Amino acid sequence: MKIGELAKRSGLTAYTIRYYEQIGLLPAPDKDASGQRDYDASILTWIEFLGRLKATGMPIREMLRYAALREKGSATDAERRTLLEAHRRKVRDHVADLQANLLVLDAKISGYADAEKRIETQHDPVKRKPLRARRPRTL
Amino acid sequence: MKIGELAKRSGLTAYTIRYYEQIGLLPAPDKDASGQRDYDASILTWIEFLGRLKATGMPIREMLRYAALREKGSATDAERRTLLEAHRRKVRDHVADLQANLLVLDAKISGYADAEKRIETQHDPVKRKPLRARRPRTL
DNA sequence: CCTTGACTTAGAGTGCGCTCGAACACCTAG
DNA sequence: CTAGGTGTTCGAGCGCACTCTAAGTCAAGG
Repeated sequence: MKIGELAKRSGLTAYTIRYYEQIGLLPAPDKDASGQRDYDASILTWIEFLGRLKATGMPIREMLRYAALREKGSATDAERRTLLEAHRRKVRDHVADLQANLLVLDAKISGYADAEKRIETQHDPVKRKPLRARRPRTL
Repeated sequence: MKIGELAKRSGLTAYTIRYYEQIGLLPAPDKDASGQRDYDASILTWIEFLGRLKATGMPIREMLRYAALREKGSATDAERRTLLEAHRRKVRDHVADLQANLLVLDAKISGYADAEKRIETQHDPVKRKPLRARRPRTL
């Protein structure tokens, strides 16, 4: 498969694929007679995994370390596992942090909701502003 | 309080505080006779809230929209609430995504653990096709 | 008085992760 | 034969969020 198709199938752009190859995140594929990259479908699995590392906030430098270990073969399995476990810990911590902040956000939003309610019922309870009628303004 | 103390108390650097003021994220404080910023302690509450927005991945541009609404007073409460609700939805989605990826990560780590076990118990290890050597660009 | 250290400004530099421009090569359809 | 589309390389540029430099001001302590 050529780079354009891999781009479509992987969700990366051709630019990004070449960039990843350049930095060593993707293995250099075989080239055809006219020098064009010819990818094996199996690369998609690796790209998908990289996507998960990225989605969980792993910086490229660390993915690179993982990629380098992977290229050295199964002798590095233990080290790779350690790396992933460390990453997992960070992700879990991050999730916990996000959840804590969500609670504060909930409280803040409730505060706005309460204030709104007070205003609605304060002077003119009959003529309520319908909650669904509001639209955000263009900024 | 001067900028140095605010930096210590808020956890931001003085550079960042000036930068935030410059872009409109922090209100311009009063200046003393010699032109130095004189902060009210109440700014800490705002900085802390900004920190939560940042920690939950809100880009500065959006914080700026919130800050602008805040400066306009309580007439913008409904809009601010809408903004925060939209953000909360994004954060929740992101957390769900992270958790899904954590499950995959768990599976991957278990895979390494299993492989390790197989080797330890002297069963045939998975034979991998060696990956080709390549020259990564230094990052 | 003089030094030290915290402050001021405008603007330049950094690190990350892409993203694109330029100029050229190659294949396929009309 | 030629135009269009896809590919190639190298290096520059971009958007974000800071981070720091340079050159200067100012107040307090020794």
